[in-house]
Amino acid sequence: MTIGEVSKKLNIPIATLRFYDSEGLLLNVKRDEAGIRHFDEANIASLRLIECLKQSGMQLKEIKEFMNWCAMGDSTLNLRKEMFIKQKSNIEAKISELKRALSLIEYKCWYYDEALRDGNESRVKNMKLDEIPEDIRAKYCGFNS
Amino acid sequence: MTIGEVSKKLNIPIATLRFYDSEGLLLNVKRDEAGIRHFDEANIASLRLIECLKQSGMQLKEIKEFMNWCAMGDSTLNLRKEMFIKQKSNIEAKISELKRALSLIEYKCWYYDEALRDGNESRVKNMKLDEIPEDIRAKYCGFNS
DNA sequence: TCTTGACCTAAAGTTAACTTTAGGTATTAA
DNA sequence: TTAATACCTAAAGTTAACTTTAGGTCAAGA
Repeated sequence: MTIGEVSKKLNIPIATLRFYDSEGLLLNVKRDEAGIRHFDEANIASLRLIECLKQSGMQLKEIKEFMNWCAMGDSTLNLRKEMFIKQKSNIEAKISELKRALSLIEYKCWYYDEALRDGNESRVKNMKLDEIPEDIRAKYCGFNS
Repeated sequence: MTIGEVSKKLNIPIATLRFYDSEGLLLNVKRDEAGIRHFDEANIASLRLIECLKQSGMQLKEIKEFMNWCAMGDSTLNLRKEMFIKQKSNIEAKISELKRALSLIEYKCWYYDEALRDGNESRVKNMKLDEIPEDIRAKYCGFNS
């Protein structure tokens, strides 16, 4: 596949693909006589993995280090495994942080619902904890502690 | 509370607190005669909210816009409610993307576990889909599609 | 033939969200 | 009295991850 085809398929800008290649995030991208890149299935799989690792908060330089380990062969299997184990717990932590954030947002949704019903904030703003419906209070307290 | 106390309590660098204040993310931070900031409970609540919104992917300029709405009173209640509703779905989307990423990472953990057991990648690398245990295959395919 | 489109490189520019620096005031501890 | 602390401002610097620019090659269609 050419760079334009990959760009369309994975929805990644061409400039970004070149940038990743130049940064060493892609192993073994073949070139023809004219110097034009031809991506194979392994390159596509790498790109999907890169997207996923990036999305889970990993930096490009760490991803590059991982790619270097891949190029070094079996002696780095353990390093690579450890990396994924660590990344797994990073993602799990991120998910639970987001769930906590979601609680507060849901409380805020309820808050503005009430305020809009009243036309102003005063009642809901001055509400005591025990006046707040139990399910909403749980969200709010879960966040504040 | 002084800026140093807030910094310790919320674990946010002093310079960052000053930066947020100067950017207009904090409403009504009081100053004494000497020009020293004194944060009240409402400021602390704003900071907690800022952390949460940031963490869920919102930019500082959007957060600032929200703070401006707050300062404008009841006429912006609806805008604020809509913002939280949108942010709620942003977080939900983020969580499901992370779950998808987690699937691939878990597949990779399994992959390197197998490879390490063998001492090399060849067997697991050449495995056909139907040779992969069903639970692992589900993770892998869920990602690739 | 000419121009349009897909590819290439090297290098400079951009953006967000801080972070650091340089220089200053005011209070407290020895 | 001096020296350490905690605060202040304005402005410059940093970092990651792109993105844009400028200039060039090559093949196909009108």
